Amino acid sequence: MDMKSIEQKWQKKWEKDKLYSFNRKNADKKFYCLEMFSYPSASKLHLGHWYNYGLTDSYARYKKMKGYEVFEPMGFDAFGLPAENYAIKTGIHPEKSTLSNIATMEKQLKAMGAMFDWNYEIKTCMPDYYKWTQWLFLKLYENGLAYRKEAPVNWCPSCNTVLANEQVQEGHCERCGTQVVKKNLTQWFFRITNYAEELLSGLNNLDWPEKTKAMQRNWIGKSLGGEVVFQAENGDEFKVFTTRADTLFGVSYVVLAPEHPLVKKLVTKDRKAEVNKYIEKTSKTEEIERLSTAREKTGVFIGAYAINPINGKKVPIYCADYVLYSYGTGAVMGVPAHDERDYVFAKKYGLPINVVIRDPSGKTDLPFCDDGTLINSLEFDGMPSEEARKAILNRLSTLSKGQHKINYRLRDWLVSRQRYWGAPIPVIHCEKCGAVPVPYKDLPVLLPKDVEFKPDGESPLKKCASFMNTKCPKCGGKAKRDPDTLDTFVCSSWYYLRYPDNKNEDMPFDPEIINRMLPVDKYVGGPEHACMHLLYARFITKALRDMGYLKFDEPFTSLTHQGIILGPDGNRMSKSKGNVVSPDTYIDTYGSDILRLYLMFGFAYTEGGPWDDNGIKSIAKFADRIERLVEKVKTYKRGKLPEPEITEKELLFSEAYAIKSVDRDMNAFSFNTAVARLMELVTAIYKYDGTENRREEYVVKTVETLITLLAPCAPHFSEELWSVMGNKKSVFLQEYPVCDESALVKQEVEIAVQVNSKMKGKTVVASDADDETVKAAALGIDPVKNAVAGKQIVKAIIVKGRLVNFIVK
RNA sequence: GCCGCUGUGGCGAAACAGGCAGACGCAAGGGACUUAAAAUCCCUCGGUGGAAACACCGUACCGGUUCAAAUCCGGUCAGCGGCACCA
Repeated sequence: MDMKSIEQKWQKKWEKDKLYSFNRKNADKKFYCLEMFSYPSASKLHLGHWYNYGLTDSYARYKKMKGYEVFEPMGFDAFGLPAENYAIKTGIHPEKSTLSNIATMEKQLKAMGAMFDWNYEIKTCMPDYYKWTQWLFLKLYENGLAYRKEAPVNWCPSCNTVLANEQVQEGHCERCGTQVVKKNLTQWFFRITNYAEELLSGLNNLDWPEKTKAMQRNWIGKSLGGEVVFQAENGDEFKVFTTRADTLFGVSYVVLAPEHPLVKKLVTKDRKAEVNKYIEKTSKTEEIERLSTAREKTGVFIGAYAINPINGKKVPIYCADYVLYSYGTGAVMGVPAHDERDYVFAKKYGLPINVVIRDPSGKTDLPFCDDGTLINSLEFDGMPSEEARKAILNRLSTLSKGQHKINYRLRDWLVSRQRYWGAPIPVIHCEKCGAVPVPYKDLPVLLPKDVEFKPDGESPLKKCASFMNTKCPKCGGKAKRDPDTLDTFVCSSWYYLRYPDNKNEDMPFDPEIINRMLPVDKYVGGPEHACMHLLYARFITKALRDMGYLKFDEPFTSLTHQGIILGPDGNRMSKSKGNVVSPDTYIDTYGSDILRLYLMFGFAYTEGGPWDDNGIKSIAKFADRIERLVEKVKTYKRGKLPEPEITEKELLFSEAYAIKSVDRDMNAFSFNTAVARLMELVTAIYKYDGTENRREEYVVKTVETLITLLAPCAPHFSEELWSVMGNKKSVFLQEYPVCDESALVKQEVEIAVQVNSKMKGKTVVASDADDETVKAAALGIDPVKNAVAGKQIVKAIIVKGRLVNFIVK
């Protein structure tokens, strides 16, 4: 079969017949199947796209045939750095390259033969989309969820922009790999931390991979503890956060982070020079070296002392860079006997080591960091750690010197970017009125096109006077626009809400429509977004829910991560490694359906693995085998089926088994086994067709079942076969075959026979045979006879239809 | 260091609920058809021993529960991914 021409033929026909158009009227039967939209890149679709989009499309087609009104949209995450960097290199405007890349990708995606309904396409870089991204920003601002503050932020000196915590990987920029430095900047943040608890607890009810949920839990990083108030001699108070209040009697010093404002206030005159030197040094070393956990702990005594509220003891105050200002209270208590870092620190600076927890195993090695029993802790002596944590915090609480406290590792989401190719932040800065949000009626704040975007550490927009200079919406005076653009993750945090109502000019989406269309029923994409996109999207959904726009709590009910197709050498495909495999040659040789089928059959979907084309030929052969069958069978007699004989019963069993298995496997993204079952069905049909008295009606019936089951996996090919069989309507309008359970009931079953739990052989019995009959049959075979000879059967375990196990002595 | 996942033939992988390990394929070997090749069809294919019937071993490793473990429990090792001075 000429795959190329049938692909084109059916794609045209499908488009003409609007076969895959989504009909919102049927939203009560909707199935929202979403693949993470793609970044428009200049290079052609690679195997990964095929694996993600092609196979998920097969899943969507399967759902369609199961009677759902499937919504499978596609769009482009079109803002972002690569287009801008490309522009810097070549001088080609990002809009131009992006739109042309999108055009190319659209063409290729269409050639894949997926069901995408392009009427619902979105491109995040278009004003009709980013207008609503800006709307989202303003709504968050209005509801206290967007705010501006000066803070030490992650700065990538190569990309010349700040990065969110999530975009920093092992201290390096996730985009370009450059070492990230700290910089103090005034930036916009989204208050994702408001939702920390719900983002955490909501995970429990999601049908998501455990791994991804664990990563989010980890990232949110809830820790139960307490705050303890220490008072300096001058009366200033500061809090420390601890999860080990039970060790409070063991405190021998406290530490403030170098950035902590009290450091400068409390430092004594004689220590000032040294402390300042230390602060300066750490702010520099931080930039270079603060990653290594093995790094030696350093710190400096600031000359002042603080009072431990539980026992009134005076302890020295240190300043040390192993305490992070951004976590907890930016201050910790030092308990060298029961914390590894504190132990190392105390040894180095000769601080006392007070043991206050006894190791239940009797050992006296230090530091001892597990729970134990309290000692040297006055009236708390003898308490187990867990109880003591509560008791001590309760005591502090009555003294107003502390309280129970929950801390999260999650930080607010920094969304300002000093880059050009993004959605402008819709805020105007007025000398009189401060930061003023752009009125809704003035949206979108258009991204100017004629801009010098060479990076120099400042936002490119800052140099565009026509953009920057504006009037304050409040007082009408001269004012400047915010020169930054939004993190592209803001664009992608809500796109799934726009798809079903993508042409709405009055609202980002009509809540009436969106509440019927969402949540997404199946979301498919890579696991690399676990702590970024997937977390942000959940946050935005919850925020919009609380503003009254949405009636659901989670955007993505069920999530599947596709595996990654590696290069033949087992490494991730990359141009630099020279191991990139293009799908094109396979499509030219075999056709897109064969490539799709091979990707289904050759890998476990969520695992992926190294590419190896050894088996693709066999898939082509498999298709030929089906084609030959159809060519032969198309003229066969059809119509009412004669009463089935034993051979027909076997055939019907194979058919029912295939239907049941393929149905279950497709639903579970277990494509490899689904294809295996189809292969078995083909073999069974061939076998039946080769029997002497085979009846044509049965062959036709099962071949049609086969084509229907195959259709989601090889859409063009199946459509062609379906029409060769003489059918006028599309196979995708065909109902999915229903398994006839009665055909699965066999007259006879083969059961395994064991003696003392060792396999001895097999025997065939009537499936409704009683236990005695089964035993007798099992004892009839030779290996069993031998094994049982001369021994006494103590017991026989019978699992109906499966096995019998004789226990002998 | 912490969290999560994975570990099954020469290879990709299956095993749905503790019940016949290796479905379905690839590769390999043998055969049929053919002047020959391709295509197609059939057979063998975890290991060891054996001519064979058959026996023993086998799901990373050690141990446990059970009539029965790839599957459940405890421990160890290896690989992958994530987090990492988070107090």
